[in-house]
Amino acid sequence: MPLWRHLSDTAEVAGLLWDRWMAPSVRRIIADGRPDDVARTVLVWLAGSHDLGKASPAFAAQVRPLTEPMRDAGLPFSPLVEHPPRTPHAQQSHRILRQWLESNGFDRDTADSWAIVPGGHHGVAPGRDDITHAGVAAQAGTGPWRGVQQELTDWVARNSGITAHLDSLRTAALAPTAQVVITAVVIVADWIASDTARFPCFDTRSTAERVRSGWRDVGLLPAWSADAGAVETLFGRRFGREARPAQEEAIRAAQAITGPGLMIIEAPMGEGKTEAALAAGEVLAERFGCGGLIFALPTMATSDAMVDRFTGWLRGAAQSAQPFFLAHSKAPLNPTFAAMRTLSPTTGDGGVDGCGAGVAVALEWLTGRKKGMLANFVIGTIDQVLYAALRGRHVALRHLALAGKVVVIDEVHAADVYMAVFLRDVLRWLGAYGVPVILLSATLPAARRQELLNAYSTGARPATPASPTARASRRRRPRALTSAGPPPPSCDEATASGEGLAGAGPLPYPLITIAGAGSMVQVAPAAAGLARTVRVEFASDDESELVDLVRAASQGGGVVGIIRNTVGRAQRSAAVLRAELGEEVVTLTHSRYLATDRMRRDRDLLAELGAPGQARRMPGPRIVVGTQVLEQSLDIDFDLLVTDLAPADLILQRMGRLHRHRRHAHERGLMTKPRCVVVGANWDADPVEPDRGSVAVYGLAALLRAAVVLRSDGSPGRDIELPADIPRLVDQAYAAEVEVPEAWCATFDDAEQKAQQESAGRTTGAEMFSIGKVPVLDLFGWSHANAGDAEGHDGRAKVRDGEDGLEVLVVQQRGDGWFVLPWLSDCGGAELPRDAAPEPRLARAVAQCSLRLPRQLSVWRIDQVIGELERQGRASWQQSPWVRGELVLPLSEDLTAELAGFRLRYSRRDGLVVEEAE
DNA sequence: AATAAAAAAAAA
Ligand SMILES: [Fe+3]
Ligand SMILES: [Fe+3]
Repeated sequence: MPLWRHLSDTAEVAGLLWDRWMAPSVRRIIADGRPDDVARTVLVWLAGSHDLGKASPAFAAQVRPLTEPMRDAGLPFSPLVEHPPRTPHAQQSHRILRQWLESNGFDRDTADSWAIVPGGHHGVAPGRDDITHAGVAAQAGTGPWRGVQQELTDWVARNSGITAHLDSLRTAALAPTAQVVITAVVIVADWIASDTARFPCFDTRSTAERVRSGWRDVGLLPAWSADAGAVETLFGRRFGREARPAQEEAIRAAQAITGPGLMIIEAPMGEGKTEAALAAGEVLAERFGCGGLIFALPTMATSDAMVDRFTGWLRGAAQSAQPFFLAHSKAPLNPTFAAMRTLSPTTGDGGVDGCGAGVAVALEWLTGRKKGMLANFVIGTIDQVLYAALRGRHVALRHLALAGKVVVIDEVHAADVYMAVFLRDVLRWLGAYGVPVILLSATLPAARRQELLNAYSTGARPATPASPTARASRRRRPRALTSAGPPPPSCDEATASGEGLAGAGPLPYPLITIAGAGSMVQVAPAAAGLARTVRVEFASDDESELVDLVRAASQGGGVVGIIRNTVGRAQRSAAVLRAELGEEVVTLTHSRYLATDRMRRDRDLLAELGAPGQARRMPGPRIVVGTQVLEQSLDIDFDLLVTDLAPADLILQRMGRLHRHRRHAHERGLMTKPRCVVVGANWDADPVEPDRGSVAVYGLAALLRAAVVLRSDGSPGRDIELPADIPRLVDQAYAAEVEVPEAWCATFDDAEQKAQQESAGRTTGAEMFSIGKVPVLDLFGWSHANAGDAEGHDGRAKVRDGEDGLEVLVVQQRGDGWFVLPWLSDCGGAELPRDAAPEPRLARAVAQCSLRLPRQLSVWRIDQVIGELERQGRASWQQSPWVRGELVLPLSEDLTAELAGFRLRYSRRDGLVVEEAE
């Protein structure tokens, strides 16, 4: 394709992206204070300049036959430029544009702030030395080449209309935020224009015409235009019921805030955080011109579970079909999302446009991780948001994806120290972009909360709302705002200060904190959930005592929850309790089940032990034994909780399962008072000795801290008020200094030091890959650090650390045939082809049988395990996108297998059990 | 000798 044509295509497409696709909030970032028409011209100009570097002998020499006409036209190819190392043409573009700007009187730094856009159009920002390097100039060619470059650059500038604005560009460098976002839009324009099916090489149509038809064919839809209407009635209109206090306050805060800001909603499960975020997000989107919303959750399962609720809201929140993307690695397995692909906003019977509702559609062009995130509405794992802070190729695209939306992140408390680094840096950038962010969380330790606020406000600058009047709230707040003293000093960040609740002492819970540019406000909505007093006891780690306890407590019926810290402990307890109290009474759950079985278990538990109205409890005693899977996002209700000693916030999280729902007292049998028995430690020892496995999982320090805070005076029991006591206990457990008994000091100090080292190590590890603060001047070297893609295995950068687990797909082997496990509802028991890839329906059934192997297999003997499984693998499976690259574990007819010297046994009741083989 | 849960993948 002639270069001039590709450049003008890309420029025109960029213009269309501005006109017909981009959210006002993105235009505002690109404008960087300049008038809109200038900003659009800038974008078109830089898009048109992106491949200037292709007009160089180094690039042109790549396709030998094509060089002949150029030679004939007098363009020399010296041997030097015909041989590697070749300068990437993006860097050549940068050099050419820089030189052109300098010749127009720009100083070097200012010139670079513009030229770095073409320089980064392949997804990696150049390093400063890359452009200045003598080789770049050498490979630009001589004499006639320079003339061609000059002419082409002039031509692009003239066509775009930037020539008239050069004087104003010369005096103000482009802000780094605009550098990133413009680069991303240029990349999008380039990808669109590089599709030769839509933008053919040979074309008799005018540029305008071919671009118009190419654009239509790509089928992108405009950004969402939020129209929340009267905020007083918004919640009822969207969700068909009355708002709970936290929801009302969130909406009110969104309406009152003077500029884009960060809202942290801390509330227990059941206060309606999700709907609060959607409603508040809609208000924020309208006020600040955001063109979509992304809802990020900690797991793929919770993401999947969000889809229906989200699309239900979206139908009311938009008046036309809206691009939607499900962003996680198993999204293709989600049937709802798969069905959206068959809907087309424009065509025939699948056409959904014109029905006046915000139907979610999956657009053809918005597929794959990098492009999909650009859809107006996204549900995904938190990882997908954190990738915006991970250095790597095309990170600018992830910024563009977030820049045009309201960003909601759920269960923020669950992010560990490693993820926290990326979260901090994402917030810094989102603050700088003026992207409204809503974080949903259980109580955060004060320092954590402050770190999040500081990160956002470091980037934030005073901003103006899109709508002329920020309608101030006239209604009375439920609790007067009190002015706080100066917030705690923090390392190197700017500090968000303002009106906080409670200068000293613990904060209320639920709590909403809103920080804008330089100001901070806190509100304490009334809790909708039940307040209750939990009796906390500490008991020995003895299975027979456990049996007695459970038997006595449950003899009048009711539900006992037992949360263990390791799978082994959970499996053992379940076995003992089954033997003593009866098979059907006991349910076991943990993560070592097939994905499909695990989903089924969660669903069954919810149907039996969930909120009244959605669930039906059976009479008689019920015992649920599980690991940490019982701790998170499963809205079930226990009458008595037995838990292993765990970090204090997690214990409190677990305690939240006690007497959570309103129900008749008689359903709880004898367990009419919420009671929590903490086991998993030798309480008589001094210092307390937690179970070995628990120490391995959480570290000794966190467990000792929890023991101190929960058992303050060493007494055998105490009361905890839920939720009122939670902030105080969490703050205590995570305070810099904790007071421990004299006899503990040596052990405790030791453990603390180890924990700090570990945490520092993980933080340092994350910092290596994280993009850091918003630079003041330019993006040189910005996305570097690790070449290659951000995501992925193999020593590459990641947003989660820790050991890599090993996941396998389980099938059943009979004779030498492979079969889908018999109990699957779809294709159960079907034979899998030996010499061909399984057809999609079969492959999908197999893909649902994924199983994470325990560490004995996935860490200690990983090479042996992979080796043995690969040997049994079937090569033909590589042709199916559903199962390609996956390891397959065939179980015998009785669901057992030998693997790497271990004996594996699977049952739907117990999950995977691994024993040393004799 | 032995320890949770969780995520993860193509550009022009
Ligand atoms: Fe290029
Ligand atoms: Fe290009």
